[in-house]
Order: sequence, then C-alpha cells, then structure tokens
Amino acid sequence: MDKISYFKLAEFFKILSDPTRLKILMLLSKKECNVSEIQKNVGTSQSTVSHQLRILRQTNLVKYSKYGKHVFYKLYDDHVKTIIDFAVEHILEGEEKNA
Amino acid sequence: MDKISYFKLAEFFKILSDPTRLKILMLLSKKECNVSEIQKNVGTSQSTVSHQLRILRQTNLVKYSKYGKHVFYKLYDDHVKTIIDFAVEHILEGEEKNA
DNA sequence: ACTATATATGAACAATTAAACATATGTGGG
DNA sequence: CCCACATATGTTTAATTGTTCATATATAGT
Repeated sequence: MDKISYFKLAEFFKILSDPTRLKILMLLSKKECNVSEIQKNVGTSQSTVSHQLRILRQTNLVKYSKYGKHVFYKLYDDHVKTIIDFAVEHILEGEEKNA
Repeated sequence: MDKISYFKLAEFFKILSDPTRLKILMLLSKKECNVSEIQKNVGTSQSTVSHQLRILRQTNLVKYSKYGKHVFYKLYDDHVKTIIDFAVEHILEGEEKNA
C-alpha cells in the first residue's frame, strides 16, 4: 500500500490532468500515430503536441519508433487506458445521480 | 467513449494530482474520520485540510455528516479507491522495468 | 452570555505549467 | 549541397493552484 509515495502518485495523475494529453492518449489507445496525425486529431499547434509528447515520453506513458522522417507514437502499455476508462465510468455514474 | 469531455476528465484527474488530497482519500478509504483526525494523519495545517476537503466535497469525491462539533468525512463511493489502486499498480510495474 | 473547541472561509503569495512563438535538428529528394 | 518536410527544443507569458495567515461560523459546556 505504502510502497509508493503520495508525491509520485500525484505526479502520475498530474500527467493525466490535461485535456491535450488525454486526447493524445485516447487517440493512441486506438492506433499508433505519427506526430502530424496526432496534431490534426488533437487540433492544436505542432509545438504544443511535441511538448506534450515529451512529457508523455519522460513519464513512460508512450513510446515511439522512427520510420524515415516520421516518428510513430504508441501507448507504453494498456494500463493507462484502463485507468482512464475507469475514470470515465466514475464520472458518468456521478452524472446519473445528478439527473 | 466520447460521452464525456476531455476537459471534464482532466478536471477529475487534477483532483487526484495532489499529495495532500491523495493522503486524505487513502485515509478515508480505510475509515471515516473527522477533520482533526484527518489533520493529524495528513500532518498539515487545519486550514489546508479544510480547503482540500472543500474541493473533495465539491467534486463529489467525499461526503460528510455532522455529529455535534465534529464533521465526519468518508469516501463518496469506492470507485475512486479503485482508480487509485490501479494507478499504484501501474507505477509499481513501471518501476520494476527500471530495476 | 461567555469561552473553548471544531471547522470553514477569505485574501495574498509563491510556485507550477500549458500554450505561443521562435528557432533548431533531423531526414529524404532533387 | 540545398530545399522542403517532420519533429524537437528553448524562452516567455498568462493562468492556475496549494499553502499560509487571518478571520469567521458553529456547537457544546459552564
């Protein structure tokens, strides 16, 4: 239970607490994408995408491989997707109660 | 899948992205506590605890009941605990790979 | 009513951060 | 070698946020 620090745990959730990063992660949960594809799908600037991808890389949420000029990103593993899906469920349940 | 906005999802994770709030939530996942108990356990000022409790209230992560001078808080439901546990697992797995 | 205890709230401050802008690096084609 | 495209990085700025300090509200006991 206490094998992990609250600080570290908080840092993990902080990564997930940004809409841009969530969009990227959800997209990558469906398919591997290069940066321009991500950019189009997320609908923001190239710089922003690249900056956020770096954060996702550094925190081991995504990994990548290079093919020529393109860099293809994918989820590091499926664990993150599971956590996000759980959160979505939680929020949807919460909304039902307020209906 | 897209029944929920990325913004809302991000806001949810943002709540979990603070060590103080995580400490409170983990404590409350074990047992109902009043504010002073929470304060002692978390090891921070009364004001800080109270501020964070308000955030947790407003986001429906905790609920409370009053008994005399004391206010007892508990988790709103067990869903949050599940999400946190999943995250802990994820991080622990990540650390194994770097060992 | 007064006091002590428990909890909440308001305001100010320091630190963090996402995005924008500019620029750099890398890679393949001609 | 130069050019166009793809991606990364550095810097600055505006906005957000957790804590602290001060103060307010509530409740029970005397």
